[in-house]
Amino acid sequence: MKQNHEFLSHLNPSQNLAVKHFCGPMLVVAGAGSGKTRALTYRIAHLILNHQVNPENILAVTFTNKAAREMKERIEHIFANLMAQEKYSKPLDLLPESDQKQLLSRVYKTITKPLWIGTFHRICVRILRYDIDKYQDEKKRVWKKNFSIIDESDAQSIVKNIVTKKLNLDDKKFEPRSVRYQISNAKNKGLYPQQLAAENNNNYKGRILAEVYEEYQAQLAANNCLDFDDLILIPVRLLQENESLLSYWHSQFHHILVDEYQDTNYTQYQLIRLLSTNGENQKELWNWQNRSLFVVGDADQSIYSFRMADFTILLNFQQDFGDNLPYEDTRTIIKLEENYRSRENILALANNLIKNNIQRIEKVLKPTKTWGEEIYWYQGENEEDEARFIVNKIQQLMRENPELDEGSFAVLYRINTQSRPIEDELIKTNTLYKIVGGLKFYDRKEIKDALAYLRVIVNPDDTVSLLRIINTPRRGIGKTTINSLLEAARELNMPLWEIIKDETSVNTIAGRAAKKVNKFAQIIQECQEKLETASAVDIFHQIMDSSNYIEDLQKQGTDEAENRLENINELLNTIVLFHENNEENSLEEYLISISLNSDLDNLNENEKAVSLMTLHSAKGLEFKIVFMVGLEQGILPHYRSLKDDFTIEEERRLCYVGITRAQERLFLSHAKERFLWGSRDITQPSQFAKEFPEDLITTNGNSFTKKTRSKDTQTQNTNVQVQQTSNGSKSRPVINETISKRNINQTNLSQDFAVGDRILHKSFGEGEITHIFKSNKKTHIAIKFSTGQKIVDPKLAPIEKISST
DNA sequence: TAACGTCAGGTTTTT
DNA sequence: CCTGACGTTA
Repeated sequence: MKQNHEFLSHLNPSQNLAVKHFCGPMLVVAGAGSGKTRALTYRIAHLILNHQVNPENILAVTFTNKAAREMKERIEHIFANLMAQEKYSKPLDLLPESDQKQLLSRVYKTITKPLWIGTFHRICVRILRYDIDKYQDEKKRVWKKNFSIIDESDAQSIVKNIVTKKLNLDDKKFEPRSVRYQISNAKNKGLYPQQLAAENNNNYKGRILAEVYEEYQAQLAANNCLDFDDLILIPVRLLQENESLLSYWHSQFHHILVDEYQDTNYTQYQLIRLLSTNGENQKELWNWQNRSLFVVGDADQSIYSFRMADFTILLNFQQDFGDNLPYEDTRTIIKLEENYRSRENILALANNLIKNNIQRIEKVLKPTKTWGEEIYWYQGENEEDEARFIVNKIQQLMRENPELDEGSFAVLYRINTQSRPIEDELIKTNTLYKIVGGLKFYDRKEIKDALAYLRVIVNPDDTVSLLRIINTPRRGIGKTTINSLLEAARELNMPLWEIIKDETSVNTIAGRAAKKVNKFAQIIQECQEKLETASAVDIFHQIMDSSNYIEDLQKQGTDEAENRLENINELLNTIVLFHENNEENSLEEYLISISLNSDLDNLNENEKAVSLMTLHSAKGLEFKIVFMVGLEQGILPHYRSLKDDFTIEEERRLCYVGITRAQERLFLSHAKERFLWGSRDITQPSQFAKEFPEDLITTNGNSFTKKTRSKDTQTQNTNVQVQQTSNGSKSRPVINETISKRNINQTNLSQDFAVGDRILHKSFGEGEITHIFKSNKKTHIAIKFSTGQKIVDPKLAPIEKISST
């Protein structure tokens, strides 16, 4: 295509400066609604079109899949439009549909497909799919390319199991939830278990945390699984430890763009830094020739510090990468302050709120739209009254304004449980609505079961999933059978599947259930054989059928079973959809995709439905009319954030994010009393309400106009510390395996066999005895043949000893 | 061995 | 309010 600068004429001066930035570092401080996506997409187009940058050398990292998709689409349109002009001298949307499609698909092939656009997690998975086999962790653990990704609830149950079963600890003192959280935080900071202990001064609690972390990691490795944090952390370590890989990926990405830079955590920052600088620490030695690092963010919209996002990374960009000159002289910062989204009064409210934060880059949103209709503060009697007000108002506005439909409205809240009364009211009045997030489709039993089947097919080392389905539906593989299989697996230090898939071993160990175990192994293997050739849809059909999962539910005939079947069907729909939208439609890719996709990604803005979601989910979105509900002390700000200024500031940013979602109108509300967490309580209006200038707001209540004693609620320092005291637990871990192993090895058991003996098997050939199992009833031996490991019964197996050690 | 009932405990935000 | 853990029963 020809060079073209004309399309840049849609930009304001600051945007233009940002887009035309070519090499070196650049921070774009982009306020809400200031057109940062436009700056990003135009810049990418400009790099490709006018600087002849190869799309595959551009890396653009976003925070959500939705943002990534949006960027791709917008880039696609920029190019398709330019091509339409060049080829037909017409804008794209005036062309016949077939021509449009053809142009778009050409752009897809040549531009957007080779571009690296995605979330940190998505990009990292891609890197890991190439290189994870070159990684070895500090304990020499390795992962394979068919790894599976576990979700948060899986992670928590693993931790819980370690705390209560393996280490025999009191789960009151070591709440699995909190332990998991701390492990996650440690990983996000790039810490190893010992470093986590050190961070806790190596006290009892710290040592236990480290121990759980260590065991957790061992189990993930044993199952060939990764959690979300690993997806970032492992690439970082890989790049730190492997110079040639680092230089490979460094030279892959010439131009790196990061969206929502304020949301990056330490490991994500390290990843970006490594890729940009090739691991060179001295700033003077960085080579920016034909390279750039372009980050866009807004410290005022940093709302993920609970997930270790650290907006000081953004605040430090100037020292880190930039020219470190004061703002008047710097050539590495551009501010986008013009707001194209909201009415002037809405922006005034937002500005007045956020200026109360100390930690920020000074920035004022400047309106391009005029003053709008009043911002209304509704004081409800209780949460039902609040809900009624909202829904009535929605109905009324739709009646009065035919250009509005349900899709014009969003109801935003701090916590998911707040959706309930509003949902009830919407149902009562037959108003179309959708809830984003909160509902946990993938947490349902039947969905977890179905996915466990798929995971085992792809990654049979995933013992957690394997155990989940081995007897679901009931196929007569009981606890005793499973335990003896597990015991053997543990003894041989191999995944359970390795035992299960081997008929001989199963026949030896499982006794009467052997036939059933073999049958089970067979249905899994039949699917595995098709992995290369069949699509995810085909394999799903086959396994749901051959496992009798569907049939079992159908037989039950209850309403609940009926419901489960529906959900399975819905899952099938997601697979079909995936199949339609992706060229790469293997089962592996499907599993990765659902692990990394969220509810938010399915949000269709054009759908005619009121959107209900949390303030967190709303970031990056905009609506004509926004209701922010439950502005009460304890909800917004959340009671767990009342403890210090830092967290209060984050709550204030959350409130700011909510306000700045609104284009035309904003409604704020609170209820005088609310049923929450099992009891009905009197509430206080949010402290943030006192920061709203009165003249910007109209209200039905008195809570607002009365300037209540503003100090006393703020200075109360609730000393509710979540930390556990770290003393008193007497339990110490007993490592049973090593003890029993030692016993076995010392006792010279059964007949003449001993570990290390070489034997000859009638059908498997020569092998070496690696283990001897002895239970009170039976003795088994494990033999390593050239074809693999097998467990046999020495009394029955056709073996003879060749030599002993 | 499974299914059922009772009880207590824990409820922020999510890639 | 929901979930999960645990004990009882068939």
